[in-house]
Amino acid sequence: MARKVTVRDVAAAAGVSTATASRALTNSPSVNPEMARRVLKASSDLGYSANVFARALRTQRTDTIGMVVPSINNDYFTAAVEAVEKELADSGRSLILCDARESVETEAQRIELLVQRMVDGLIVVPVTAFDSVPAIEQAVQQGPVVLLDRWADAAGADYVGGDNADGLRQCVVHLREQGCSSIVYVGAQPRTSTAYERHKAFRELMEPDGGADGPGVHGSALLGEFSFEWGVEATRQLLAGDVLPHGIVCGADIIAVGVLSTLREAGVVVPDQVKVVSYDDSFLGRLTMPRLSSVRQPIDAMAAEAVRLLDDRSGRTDAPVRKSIFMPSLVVRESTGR
Amino acid sequence: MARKVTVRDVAAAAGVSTATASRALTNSPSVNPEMARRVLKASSDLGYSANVFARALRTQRTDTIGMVVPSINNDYFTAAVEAVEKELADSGRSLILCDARESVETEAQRIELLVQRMVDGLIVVPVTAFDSVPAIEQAVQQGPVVLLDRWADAAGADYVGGDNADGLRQCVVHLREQGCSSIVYVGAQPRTSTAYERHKAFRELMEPDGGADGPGVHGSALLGEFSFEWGVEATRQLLAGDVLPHGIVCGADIIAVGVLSTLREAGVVVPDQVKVVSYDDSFLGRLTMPRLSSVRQPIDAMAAEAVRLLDDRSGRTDAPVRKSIFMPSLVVRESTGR
DNA sequence: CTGAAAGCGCTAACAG
DNA sequence: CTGTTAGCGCTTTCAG
Repeated sequence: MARKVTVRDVAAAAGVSTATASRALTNSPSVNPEMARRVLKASSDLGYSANVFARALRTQRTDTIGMVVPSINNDYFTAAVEAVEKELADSGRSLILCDARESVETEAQRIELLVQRMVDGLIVVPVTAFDSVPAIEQAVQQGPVVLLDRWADAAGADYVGGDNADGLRQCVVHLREQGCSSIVYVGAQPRTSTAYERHKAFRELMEPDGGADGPGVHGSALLGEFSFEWGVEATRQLLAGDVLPHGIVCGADIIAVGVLSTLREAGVVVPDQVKVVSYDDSFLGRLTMPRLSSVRQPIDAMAAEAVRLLDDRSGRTDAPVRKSIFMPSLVVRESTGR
Repeated sequence: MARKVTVRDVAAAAGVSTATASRALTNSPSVNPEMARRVLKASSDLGYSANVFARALRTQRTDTIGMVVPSINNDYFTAAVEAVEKELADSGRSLILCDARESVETEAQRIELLVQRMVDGLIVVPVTAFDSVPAIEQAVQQGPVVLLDRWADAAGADYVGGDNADGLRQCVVHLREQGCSSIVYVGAQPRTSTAYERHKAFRELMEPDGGADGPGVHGSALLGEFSFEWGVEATRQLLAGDVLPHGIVCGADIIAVGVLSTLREAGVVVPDQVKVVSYDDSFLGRLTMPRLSSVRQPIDAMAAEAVRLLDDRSGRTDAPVRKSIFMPSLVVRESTGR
């Protein structure tokens, strides 16, 4: 898959040197407008387009950024991808997308691959908060890296994320306003920063004095995976108990879908008997019956910010490390009463 | 994001010429085993990895293939992506993935982008059967192209897809076996080959003698989009009619989810009153209540075949154009009773 | 089997 | 403002 026309051809057709042709083609400031016009004409006549590899080899830039997400089968991540892609397209750049398949090993390989391809920067949604660190830190040595949505303790990487504590607070406040006096959290093991922060926020909200940590004092939490199956399993555990809680806060929509489906199977009516609220505001949550109340993060703005941080850092390598936190908002739908 | 170590460094460290180093690194047949060993050692000591761009510039190959899908927010397509990606990883190659955002214009841009990046081949799931053709034909000029799942009338492109007529036949046969004597098809306008073929198959199945085409003879069909909203809308139209059909065949799971949700809202019990079957066997269909009976295509095998066709063609440019059709199978779940 | 040297296509010095 | 020239890092003739 190759392009035949080269700068030399364009230069010849325009009757100038390759240097002038190149300058005209890259909108270099100092070039006679008339020459420039001729070159551009020749270029489009011949259907010229610069060889990406020759240019990259020379300039050490690729006008491409790389992105690695934990799973491409996840609404929330693909929304982030689309937002980043749009942002880049607006500045004439493109994206190489990689899927880590929820595996730290694959993630490391993909990061390595993108670094080899000399992407101008890397946006990573890390698979885990800890095991993903080595690969990320290695990438940081080579160029700017921004962590998106999930944080990892990798030195030198900027971060753009949502305020999980606030999002969870909104869930709990909303449920209480709806009259829920007992609330259970169904989330994921704290292997990602988001799972950790949401769970922590829930615990803290359940012990308002911030004091005693004795059993029964804080609201109970069930921790598993970010998956439909875990939502099902956790709900079965709740159903097996003496009484159901008035409200359930889920760590992600995919879990909530499992919860809703299992509650319905058991004949429990949502939101009348139990109210369910969740996190992500994904496509999925709008397909359920009842539709899910869910915390929405401003993913487009977050994506734009991630690209901006990348650009800042490729300017000055020594820029201080930054965290940029966005406030989420709860979108209320039928699953919490209306 | 650059690598510092070059072949020259490796050659120096191993005490050989760059030519020998290069040969050893690329497993060239004619190179003294002892030299080779020294080079490989030096290479790993220095943490060498070849500059992708210099190599591509020289060899005109990138060990990368490009893939363009209509939407990254679609289970079925992301399953195809994962399958292709796995297949490539097995042969040490990688994938650049692009999202056409359901737009023919974006699709054309992305195809152009990938061609410029000199991918060794292109796998495209076209946005439409007709408007996508020019961009694809242009790509065919530059290198091997395989259409996956959806066909488009682009000269020179190979095709790997499922047998939609057979899949639809399985749906209809199954519904009839379940006692449905009236069946409606809810699908998409024939802008993609899959929508076209499924609708056509349905029509032909409803007129068993293949003869008269008068109104009322063939089963009725509602055509809209591949979307949740269209499933909702079509179902409202059905509910507004005198009687509901015994069975509904949907053109895709996403439509079926809209259908199921609207039927439930109206108090119609699936599968007791109406049976619903669909196409794609996506993740989505396993989350509904009742779970969807759906036609499953062997996407992994199809992906592997797509890569194989690509490789065949990059061997001999004049290879005859091929279509490779895979048989689907219906996965029966609760939405058609059991 | 190995080395010297050419050059993939491009842009950036450096002269003019 | 324009042209000449060097070279990014790699592979591959072409000689030896």
